[in-house]
Formats: sequence, C-alpha cells, structure tokens
Amino acid sequence: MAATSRRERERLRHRREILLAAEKIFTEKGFFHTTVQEIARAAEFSVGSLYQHFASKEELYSCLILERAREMTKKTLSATVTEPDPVSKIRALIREQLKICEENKQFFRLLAGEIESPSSEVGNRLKMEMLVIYQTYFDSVEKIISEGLRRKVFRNFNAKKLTIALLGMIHGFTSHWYQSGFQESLSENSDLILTIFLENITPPPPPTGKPGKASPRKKRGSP
Amino acid sequence: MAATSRRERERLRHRREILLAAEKIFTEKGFFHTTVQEIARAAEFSVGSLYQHFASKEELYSCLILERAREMTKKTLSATVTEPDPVSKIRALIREQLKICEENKQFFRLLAGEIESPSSEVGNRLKMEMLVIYQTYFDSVEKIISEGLRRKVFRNFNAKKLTIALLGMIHGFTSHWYQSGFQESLSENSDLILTIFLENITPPPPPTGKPGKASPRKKRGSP
DNA sequence: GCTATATTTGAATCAATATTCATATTTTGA
DNA sequence: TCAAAATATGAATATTGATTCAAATATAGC
Repeated sequence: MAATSRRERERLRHRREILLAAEKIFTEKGFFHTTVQEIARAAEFSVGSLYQHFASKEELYSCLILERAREMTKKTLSATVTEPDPVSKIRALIREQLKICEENKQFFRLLAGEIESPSSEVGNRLKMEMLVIYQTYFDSVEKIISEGLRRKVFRNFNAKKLTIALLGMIHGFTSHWYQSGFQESLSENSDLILTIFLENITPPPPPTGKPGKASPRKKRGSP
Repeated sequence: MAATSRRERERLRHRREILLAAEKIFTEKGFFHTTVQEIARAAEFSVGSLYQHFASKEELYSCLILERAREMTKKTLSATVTEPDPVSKIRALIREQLKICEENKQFFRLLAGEIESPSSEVGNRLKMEMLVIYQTYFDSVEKIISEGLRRKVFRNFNAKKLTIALLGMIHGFTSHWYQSGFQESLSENSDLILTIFLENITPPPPPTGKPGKASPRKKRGSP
C-alpha cells in the first residue's frame, strides 16, 4: 500500500542516480574538491535538479554517507545472527566486514574519513550521526564478545577493550589493503585475524623445550 | 658553525609560532574550514607575513603535518632501539606510540585523517609523502617482527600481516580513545595490546577440562 | 644619524562555486 | 487537444576567502 505513483517512483530513481553519481565523484576527489556541477554532469541532470532532491551539497553528502553506513553495518551484523555461538559469530563478522569492504572498495574510505577526520570537515550533524551508527555497531559486536565471556569461551578480559582490539585489527587490514592499491585479496585475511584474536602468536610450548625462553609474561627486564 | 644570525633565529622562531597557531586551528576545524586570516590572528601576524614563510595555505598545512609525522614516528622507533629482544621492542613500541598520541591528543587526528581520507583532500604531494613516512614506519616495525620470527619467538605467520594486525590494534585503541573524548588513560592499554598480540584470549586448557569445547581451531562448523 | 635591506601590514584583487530563480519543458488528467 | 501542475534547466547572483603588493615599519651596518 506504499503510495508509489509513477511520479514518486521516478523521483526516487532520480534520487538514487544522483547519489550514485555523487558517490563516484566524492570518493575520487573528496567533499571539498567536488563541485555540484560535476555531480550534476555525471548524473546527467542540471544543478537545479539536484537541489530538488537535496537542500545543499552538504546534505547530499551526508545522505550518501549515512545511508550507506547504515546499510553496510546492518548487512555485516546480519551475517552474525544466524551463527550459533560467539566464536562463529565473530568469524562471520570478520568475513562479512572484509567482504563488504571489498565490494565497496573506494567507498569505505569516505566512511573511514568521516570517523577519523578532524572535527567537522563537513558539519557536526553528520559527525554526530556517524558516531551513533558507529556506536551501535560497536555495541553489537561488544555484545557478542560479552556473550563469549559469559560462556567462558574467552579469557576474562574487558569486553569493550577486546572489541576495540578486534575492530581495530579488521580496520587495519582494510586500511592497509586500500593504501597498497587493493593488491591481494582482503578477505583472505579473515582466518588470520580470527586466529590472532582467539589464539596466540607465540609458539606453543615446545614438547622438549627449556621453558621460559620465549615467555612474554615477564613485566620488565632491565638491560 | 650553523650560520644562525640573530635574523635567522628570529625567522625560525616566527615560523614555529605560525606552525603552532596553525596546528591549533587546523586540529579544531580541519583544513577547509580554517582560514589563513584566523591563523594569522592566532599567530599574531598579518596574513602577508604567513606568506613570507609558506607559499600557500596548502604548503603551510603540509609542512605542519609532515614535520610532526616524521618527528612522532622517529621518536616512537627510537624507544625500541635500546631494547634487547623483539618482544621488549614491541612492548616499548606500543607504550611509546600510545604515550605520544596522548601527548599530542588532538594532533594525531590530523595525521590519521591524512592517511585515511579520500584521495587528496589536500593535494597529492602531501598524500604521497605521508605514504612514504607511513611505509618507513611500517617497515621498521615489520623488521622487528621478522627478527622475532627468525628467532622463533613467534609462531610462523607472515611478518607483514602481523605488522598490520599490531598497528591496526594500536590505532584502534587510539581512535576509540579519541572518539570517546579522551576519557580514561590511553597508555593503560599497552599491556593488553601486547597480551592479545603475543598470547591468546581463549582460556588456557583447563587442568581438568573436557577438551575441544572452546577450540577455535576447527575450520567450519555447519550448524 | 643615515641608507640599504629585510620584514610586516592589511586592504584590494581575483577566482571559484554554492545557491537561486525566471523560464522552458514535460507530464498528468480531463 | 488543452491547461494546470510538476519538474528541469543553467545563466546570473552573491559570498567567501586565498593571494598579492604597494606602502609602512623595523633592523643592520657604517
């Protein structure tokens, strides 16, 4: 019963087309170096028409970022809900997040930028809404980890901090992948991330080893 | 023998003062929302004088970012060289990087922005030089980890990927600390980061446990 | 003190571009 | 086919802010 007259559908389609064109230019040149003219040209509309859909360049940009951010975080989380236990959920999370970044190559950079950038490159409204989206995402991941702690699947660390570590690692890989020009597969790292997060990277105690040599547990050694 | 006439020393001092004022404003408002007028006012110089030191607003910004970035990475690495073994070096690295971020609160955000942001918010020259700095830093860290691998202190993972993971985690904590408005100490996380990186977060095999329950080692479980 | 040199100043210039709006075009419903 | 109504157009407007430069001021060497 959604009142979709021909008109309205067209209108929506145009809006989407504009957003699509805008995404392309914005991801290439950033907010400030992108002109509305360029977007208009790319979308095959006049500048006036853009203003039919968005009150300003800034709103256009904000809509673009926010809609996509919601979509991406939602999609990532939805990959975890079908998994039965915390470990599987985390594995699914890592996989899905990397996959989505791969599917959106350029775009995630805008997202990252909006979280990282100094206060309000593009107004505070956007900044704050991004924070909400990020927080929501963060909380969902934290909940998974908390459940793992409750079930004693993990050692007793602070859930929030583990979340920071996990998301930081994932982001690190994505970021590096971006900086090296999308060489190599990004997704192929998911198992490694999971491993580092869940297991350790120090060698297992050798069957016939002098114990203590590689122990990282000692607090400080004065040289 | 460094030819420092009175004049030259003054000149340098003025330059530093301008950079200092610029840093404050840029970190508050970002590159595009900062006007040279503002910087001039804050530095207590006229706009014309700024142009005596920097050819353009962009160059001013670039100098600021690059000089500080070099300084910070150099300082971080120098904390590792005195340490005797890879594990200590990594511990020192984590500590120092967190400490430096704490000392430069706002500023690291500009740095992060310049690495994260979509291509060339501020010209490609800066972008490329930042990449070089980052790469150099990355390589140094990678070398430490490689040495750890060579000495069999770590399990046999790919050194580059371990580096990505480590730096990603560190950055994750810094970034989160920033977003939450610098609450809590950042440095206090260094041990946790080291632990996650070096040990694991899954519980040690319980002395009297049914084995296998918490094993994350299985590759895929069909639910 | 005096001249040459270096530095500082900030109002004037100039370019860029977001936004508006009068006009033209298209669509709708009769 | 025709007249509202909706939509599209893009040249004109208006603002903003980086950069320049002629004049004023300070400094150095003599």
